[in-house]
Amino acid sequence: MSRYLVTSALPYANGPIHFGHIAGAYLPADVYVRTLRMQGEEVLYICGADEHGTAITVNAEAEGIPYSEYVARWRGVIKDTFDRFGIRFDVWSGTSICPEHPAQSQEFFRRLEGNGFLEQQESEQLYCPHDRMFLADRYIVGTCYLCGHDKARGNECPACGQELDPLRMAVAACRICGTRPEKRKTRHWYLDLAKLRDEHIGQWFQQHEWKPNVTGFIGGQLKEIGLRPITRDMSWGIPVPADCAGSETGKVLYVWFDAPIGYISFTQEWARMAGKPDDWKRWWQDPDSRIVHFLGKDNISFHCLIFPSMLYGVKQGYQLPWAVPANEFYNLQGGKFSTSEKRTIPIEEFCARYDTEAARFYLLASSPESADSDWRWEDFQATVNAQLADKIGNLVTRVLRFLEKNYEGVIPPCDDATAAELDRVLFEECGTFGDPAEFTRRFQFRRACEQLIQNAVLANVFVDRLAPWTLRKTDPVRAGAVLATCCQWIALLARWMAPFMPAKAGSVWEMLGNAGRVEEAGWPKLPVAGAWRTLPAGRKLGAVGPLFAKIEKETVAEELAKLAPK
RNA sequence: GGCGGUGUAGCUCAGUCGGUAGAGCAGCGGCUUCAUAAGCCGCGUGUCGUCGGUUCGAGUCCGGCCACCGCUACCA
Repeated sequence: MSRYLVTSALPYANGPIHFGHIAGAYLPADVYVRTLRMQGEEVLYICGADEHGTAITVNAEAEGIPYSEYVARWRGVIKDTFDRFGIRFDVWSGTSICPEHPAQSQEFFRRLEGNGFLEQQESEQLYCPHDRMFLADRYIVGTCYLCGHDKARGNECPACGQELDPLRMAVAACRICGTRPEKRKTRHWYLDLAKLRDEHIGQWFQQHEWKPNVTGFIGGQLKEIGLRPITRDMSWGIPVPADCAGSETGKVLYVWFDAPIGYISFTQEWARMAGKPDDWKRWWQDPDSRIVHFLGKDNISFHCLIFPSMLYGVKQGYQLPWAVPANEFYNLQGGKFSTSEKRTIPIEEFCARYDTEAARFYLLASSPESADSDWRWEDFQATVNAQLADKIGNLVTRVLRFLEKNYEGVIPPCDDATAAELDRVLFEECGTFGDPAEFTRRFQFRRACEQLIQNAVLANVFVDRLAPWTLRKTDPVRAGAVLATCCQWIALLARWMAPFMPAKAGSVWEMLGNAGRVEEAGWPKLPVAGAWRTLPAGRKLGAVGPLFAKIEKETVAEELAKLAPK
């Protein structure tokens, strides 16, 4: 048994999250965590909001509210979305509210400096006298000195696609207020990534096994990597520790630097709340811990290169990531999700109209594991109707309703000889089945979904072969044994379903008359003939009802119409 | 420009160590009626983007090219 520390990329508290985020970094992690838990592993699932940075201050000021209020609102909205979709963290915090976070971030800065991995350098940057801040490149508009386009961003020209140096732009303005910025000198700290690479991280990266999209991406970056600034002139953030700052004032840690440290400080917060404040060390510094970071491809370099460099650089025995299941991007109907352009699926509206558990399944079944993929309404409909409702839902109702009508809603007995015979049919003649967790553990969620459905199909084949509706007329006891066998299989199915669709699995579990929660039944061993039945004969079934509502063609058409460009 | 990803049956995608191409959905045909008009069975020759190379043999390795998508670091 290992110990798994699972994280999902910290969502930036600057807006709502959409299905792309859920499919990429959160839902797979939730399913992974639930599966490992049912298998008896020790697991901790950490997340929280990323709450510093310029974008937040600019937007909060535009709204005229305090930064803390602004981030609190989005922290709440985002958490609400997770709750609605059944994504459950052991701790949900935020980088601006976690009590442990400032000290922990400063500790990293201090140790990195002490170990010689930081450098100070002076540079010229553009400063807006009106907004009284240094401007990030993206907050500068000006004329591209390469092609003459007059609305070029400081970092890149949208017209010619070239990278730009904002200091060279002849005509430049602050994108926030329009004022012409001035050049000012400022001093900052930089993380020496090349040194960290040469000392350990380069070798570590090459020895580690990664998904193909990770290997290719980082391989190139490793060669070019150099100094990366980790401080910034602003007030919203974690201050550079006083004992390191010297004469410098008004410097905070760059948001990308403090954000991943949040994984650690949130773990410390969790440990304190759990009444064992030192327990976080076991999760982060014990070689038996396996750290798993779920994220989208935009975060690959941070989690495979920069954060590992930081973890190594402090030299405090931190474990480096064990696995980084990085997903590609998830799009909407062939185009990007875009809240501002209303190319999105509003979460609240969606939840009022559709089944979030069905959405979980579809998001997993279409997840962007090896390439960008899409939410397509027609596919959502097909998956819900043909796979969930017809294959799983219908299996449950066809068996349980039969028992209600003809066997007084009680699981009939099945003697050992009959059980042995039926097992032979089930395991040898009805097709293949498998353990979805085998795929989940390898981060292959699409395949795990397929396996789940395949396991339900097996039971449908079994029912068809034995045809209890015919058998009942000549041999009702044997027909009962067939149906009892189906119930046993459905009980397995409920447990297999639990990580993917926890509420639906719970419903099935109750329909079978089980007390307690399905998660607590644990993950089933792969069934083998003669040793897999768990339900007692004579068990009274619960109320039987449809599991999944089908989605009408007209509904799909309406949704597609909403996305059509106006 | 640089880097990365993808390009396989109508659609969505699998193809581990190179050995005569697979699944699901849709479609067509049949069986069945317990069930949410559900279930089961049968039917798949597609230049594996393109050109060339390595090899006895390549979708699977190497190189050129084309198409689509993404990233390009002070953005979080």
